[in-house]
Amino acid sequence: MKRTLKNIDYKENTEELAMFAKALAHPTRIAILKHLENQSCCFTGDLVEVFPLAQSTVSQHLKELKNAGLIQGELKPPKIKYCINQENWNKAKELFANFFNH
Amino acid sequence: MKRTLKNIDYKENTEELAMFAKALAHPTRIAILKHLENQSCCFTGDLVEVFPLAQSTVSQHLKELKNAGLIQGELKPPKIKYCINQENWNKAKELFANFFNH
DNA sequence: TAATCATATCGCTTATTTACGATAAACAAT
DNA sequence: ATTGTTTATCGTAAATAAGCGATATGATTA
Repeated sequence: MKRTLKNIDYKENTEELAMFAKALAHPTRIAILKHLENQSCCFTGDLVEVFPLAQSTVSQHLKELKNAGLIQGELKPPKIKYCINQENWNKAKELFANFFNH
Repeated sequence: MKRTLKNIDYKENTEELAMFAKALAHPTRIAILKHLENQSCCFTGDLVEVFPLAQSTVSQHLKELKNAGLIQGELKPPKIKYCINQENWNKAKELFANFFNH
């Protein structure tokens, strides 16, 4: 990427939709979110057992989902309970729905 | 990525949803698709004028959208007319809708 | 205060993505 | 056959993503 400075003027919501899509652009992250949809909440450790991935890798995926706003962590020492961030989840849901429905 | 061989068994549709999300994970590609939603169809050249990007870059984005199945190209020599692939579009739409609606 | 537990972060490697300019390819018209 | 038009592909550089093991952090309990 040579042209980091040249910003493009995207239409309303385009960047945000792309940002959410990027967060969903890996099967492990989709699977994590599906898991959270079922269980409503879970700990990092639970996910490490579900996926054949290193703990650090799972933690990294969680970080990205958190950065995108799709999940949130609540301190339950010594664990951290992750849940879906319902507000942003609904926002993403609507953005995708609007996008696909013209 | 060291562990290219160790395949993870994702649940139904997870990989496909991630694949579609990946195709949508760049604002330019979202914008291209929005454009196609409005115009129903357009040529590569039209898009090159819309975005401050090199022709080769736009072509590359189109290729990714085509590989994901979201668009299709029809030969209209010497141009190529791109349209949304309605079948796969609906598939993606449904996958996202199901995903967000638990 | 020290030890423990769960999770995050760091440092590193490899793969992929994004961008470009230059070139190739396909086809139409001259 | 040559030229012009349009789009794809190639080669390359820089940035980002994805994985790991090792280490740090934060809170609790001994």
